[in-house]
Amino acid sequence: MTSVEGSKYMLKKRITLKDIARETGVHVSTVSRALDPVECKHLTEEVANRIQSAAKTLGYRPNRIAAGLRTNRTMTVGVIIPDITNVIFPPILRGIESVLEPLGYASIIVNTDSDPEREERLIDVLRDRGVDGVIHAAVLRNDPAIAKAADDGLPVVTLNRKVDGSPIPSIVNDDDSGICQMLRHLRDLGHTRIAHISGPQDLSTGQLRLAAFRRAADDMNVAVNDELIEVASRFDEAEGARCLLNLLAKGKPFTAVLCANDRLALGAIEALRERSIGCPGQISVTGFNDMPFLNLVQPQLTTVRIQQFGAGKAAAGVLLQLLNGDSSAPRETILPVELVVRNSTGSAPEIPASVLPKPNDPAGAIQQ
Amino acid sequence: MTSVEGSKYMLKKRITLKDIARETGVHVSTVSRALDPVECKHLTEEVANRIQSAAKTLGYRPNRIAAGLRTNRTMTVGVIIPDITNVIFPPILRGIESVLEPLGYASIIVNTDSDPEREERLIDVLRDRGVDGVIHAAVLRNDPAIAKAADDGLPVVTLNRKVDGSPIPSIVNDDDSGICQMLRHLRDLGHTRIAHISGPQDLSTGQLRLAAFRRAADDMNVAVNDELIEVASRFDEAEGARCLLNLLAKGKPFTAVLCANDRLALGAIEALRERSIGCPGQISVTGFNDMPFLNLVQPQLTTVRIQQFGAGKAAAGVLLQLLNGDSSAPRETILPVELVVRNSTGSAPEIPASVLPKPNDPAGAIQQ
DNA sequence: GATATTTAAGCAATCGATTGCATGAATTTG
DNA sequence: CAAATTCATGCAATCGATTGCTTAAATATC
Repeated sequence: MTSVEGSKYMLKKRITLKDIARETGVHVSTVSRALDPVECKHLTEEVANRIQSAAKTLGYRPNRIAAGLRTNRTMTVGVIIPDITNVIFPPILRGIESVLEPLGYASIIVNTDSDPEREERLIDVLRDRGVDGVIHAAVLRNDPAIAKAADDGLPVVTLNRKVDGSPIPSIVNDDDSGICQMLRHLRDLGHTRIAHISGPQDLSTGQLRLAAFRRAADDMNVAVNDELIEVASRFDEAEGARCLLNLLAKGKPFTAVLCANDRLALGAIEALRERSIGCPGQISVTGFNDMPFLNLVQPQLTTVRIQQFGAGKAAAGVLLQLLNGDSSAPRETILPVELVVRNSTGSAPEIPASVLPKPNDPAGAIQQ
Repeated sequence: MTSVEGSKYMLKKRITLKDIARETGVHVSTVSRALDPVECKHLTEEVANRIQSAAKTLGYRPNRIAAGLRTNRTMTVGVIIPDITNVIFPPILRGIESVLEPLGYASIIVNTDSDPEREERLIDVLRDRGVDGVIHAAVLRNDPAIAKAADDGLPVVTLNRKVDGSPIPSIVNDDDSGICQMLRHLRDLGHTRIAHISGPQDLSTGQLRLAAFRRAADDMNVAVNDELIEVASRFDEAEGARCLLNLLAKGKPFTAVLCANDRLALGAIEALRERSIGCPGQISVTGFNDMPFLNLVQPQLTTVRIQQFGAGKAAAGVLLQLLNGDSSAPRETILPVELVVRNSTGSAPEIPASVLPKPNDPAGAIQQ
């Protein structure tokens, strides 16, 4: 026994094609063919069987690194997301996996933290590793790095956002329809003064949903008052609360707040609770996304359910088409969304809460 | 222009060492050395600089696949988890990434869904891809597949559980101390009749925390009544609710329920709310893990905060030691936990709720 | 100043699988 | 039955980087 064999982490020798060739007395190329489901049809059945059973008994496992070097296909895709700890991404990843894993693909997931420099570096990391394609679920409205990679010929699919003026296929949820359905729901409950807490405008969903809100309100003849639109600087609870307090401070009456996502809505509800303003009694609040655990918080949030798993599946499907050189891959896939009515929305009250006297302002706000 | 060049997804030709060699008039091996921070010291400074700048201007990016084939190191690690959509895993992954990514490692994450067959297959997938090591955060108490892989010489670190009688290094949170601190907290509030909703006994955390509960109760002279222990068959809200109702149905008095994780606790609280039993007024409830968004549900859950990011970091650190052949890697790392007191726990009431008349049982339960 | 030593750079094998082409045997065809 | 065709298999180059060994030049030593 040599000292090397005694090393603690000495991997057991892997079986290679060469080993099988030696064992069966044929050439490695014949072994390679015998183990390829297509090529093996060109071999004598007896030889193919002999090789296959030898491979099995020896415990052969193909070395994908070696195959990848030769074929220039690694059977690996890169998945770029802002942050895996954001609850909307894990289901997307499972959706991607559900399509690609059965076909022998693995994915390398990287988190950009929405930092363009980091993203650029990570794209290089993925390319160094020879990924066959990339699914890009970042959120910034423009990112030159991925467009450049696509330009270089790397197959790319974007998820939840489009890159303007680029031929990169995209998968998006129908935000437009979701906002529209939600606004209709509120109007049907009698609300006419509807505020909006929008997401950051440098994020595609932030911008898209604000634009959708304006458009939907216009279509439905709901008056949009710019004073009733607050723009959050992050998609989180603290910003939701801050924006809601800003809305109240303006003294403009409103009976409902349509928020650009669930976390903003949860923050808004929290702020209402602290001010002892009833939800949905005095002000209705709505979210967007239908994130997990929403059923646990009171009041349960009325929201728009978007497809996460489904979006991942769709993105993987389109990427596969690109990988197979199928030029009929759709440029844009729009997934339907679903209104989920729970109990954070109710009929509009006669008198908007925002004009009632506030606890710390006995004179009350002046209604314009 | 040939037809091949016209193909839609023709990758731009990659720059290789050979290209740089041709450009600079040296041999590829010299180029290879010039670009290796250690080896380049053996070269004339002038030559090294010339090659390095040529590499930069040509936009050279090393092909890790080729390097991996030759060196048998892919700079890739496998991470095996039950399910990425379980909120405790994403922070662990970020913790792993925080250590490995700066060193040039990438990770391939696979979800087992706690299915041993799937796990076995996925371990093979990782090995086929030549991962340098594996971090195994599965939850089943015994899994032969990973032990076998470790036996074959693959560097493995387990996270959140130990494999009995195996030399595989493990990272665990101090469940024992967490349960103990929690029990002390309840006792300090005056609780003496404390129920336990345990997790599934085929999962390591389920078993560990139940054992810890018995031991802690023993140490603290809190009487443990087996009738006040319910074993959930899954770690979810529905099971938490079911177990709590079972406890109530037994008619044994108790004023607090220590649950083996947050989701069981949330389910228990939900069940109490439906029965109009006050929490913490009549029954205190505690969780374990401190998952995200707990601050949004009322009452806010008293729980034990475990390190997730930290556990990932620690696991990656130990794996690195293994990869570098450092034999001083700790066999076991136990991370400290922290009691987080919120408002689902309060002083023990005089009369346990479980012996008060139930709404649907006016006669009341008989106290034994 | 001749030999020994250090140093820089080139040579070529190697990792394991794939694949176009060559070869020789078996089969078909005229 | 000879020529043509088909077919199964072998041969060898290839993918791109790494690395032990060799060579040749430069420097040091006696």
